[in-house]
Amino acid sequence: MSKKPTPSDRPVESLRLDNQLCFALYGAANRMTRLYRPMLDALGLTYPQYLAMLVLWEKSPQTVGALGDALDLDSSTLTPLLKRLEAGGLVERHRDPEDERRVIVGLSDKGRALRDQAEAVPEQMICALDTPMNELMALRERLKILAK
Amino acid sequence: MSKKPTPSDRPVESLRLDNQLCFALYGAANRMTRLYRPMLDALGLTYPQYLAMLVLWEKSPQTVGALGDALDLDSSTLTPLLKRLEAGGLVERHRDPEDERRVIVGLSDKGRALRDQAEAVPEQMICALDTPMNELMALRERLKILAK
DNA sequence: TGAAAAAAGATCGCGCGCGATGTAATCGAT
DNA sequence: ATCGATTACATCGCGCGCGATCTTTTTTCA
Repeated sequence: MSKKPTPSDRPVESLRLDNQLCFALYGAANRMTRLYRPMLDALGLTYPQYLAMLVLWEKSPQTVGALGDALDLDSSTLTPLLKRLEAGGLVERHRDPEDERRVIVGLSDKGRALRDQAEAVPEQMICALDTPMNELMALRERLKILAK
Repeated sequence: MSKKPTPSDRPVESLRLDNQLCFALYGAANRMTRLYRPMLDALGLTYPQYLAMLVLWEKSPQTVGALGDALDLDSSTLTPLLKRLEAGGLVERHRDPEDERRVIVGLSDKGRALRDQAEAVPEQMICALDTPMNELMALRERLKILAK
């Protein structure tokens, strides 16, 4: 009765397979953050802060909620992040007089000015990734499929 | 000289484009973690802990360094994570007598037993993702391209 | 109109990721 | 054999993500 190939002895293919997709996504996201870091350090931004600034550079006064919808993050993540951006002088936060529950976040002059420097980032990233553009775009499209 | 369309007025297409890929990756990774959470809660694991267990279920005694290579994480992340797994009774950690610098991590009986429950996770995930299998595999392959 | 429900943020706690640094063990070249 | 370099983990600090909970304001509707 010894040496029977119980489930505990197999590699368990289902676990290995699943492994691949979540692994790949997890690893790719971590690596992306690491790739961005040196460039963003030069701007004084973290990766999530950069993403928030991207949203604000497209449309400047926005509520915390709207930013959260765009970034798929909730206030427990955004509020501290925005406070740090405010402490760095990049954004301004104040309650909406129309509805005191809302907080409106807008770019400061410094925040707007930072965009000029940020424009160099995408090209540097594409260069650092060293992957054909069409490959990157195909990947992006497939990732959107997961975007519940 | 007013109303000249300076860079500060354009949407800045390069920023928008870049936006898409890093956004997509960032969002997909976050959503994946959220999707796994309820299933992993039932196992008493976090998502990174689950990934570490996947590696250990494939090969049990391993050094911290080998786990780090597999997960692309360093000891500053892994050591605390492994200590938590140890506190939960899922793994055992001890110095390698052959080389006292190394720490060997192995599954406990409880850790090995957990694999039986974990085997249900991949199928649940595929179901929860509600995306064709070939789509998921294509995505996985493309993500590997980014794997430095 | 007045009380309950809903909405919008803020706060708290925990577990990552990771850069920077520290410590102990091993290796290497003299 | 010794001493400097390297290796393998550990520790620390900070900034997320997010579930849970709280506060304040607005909305709903009986």
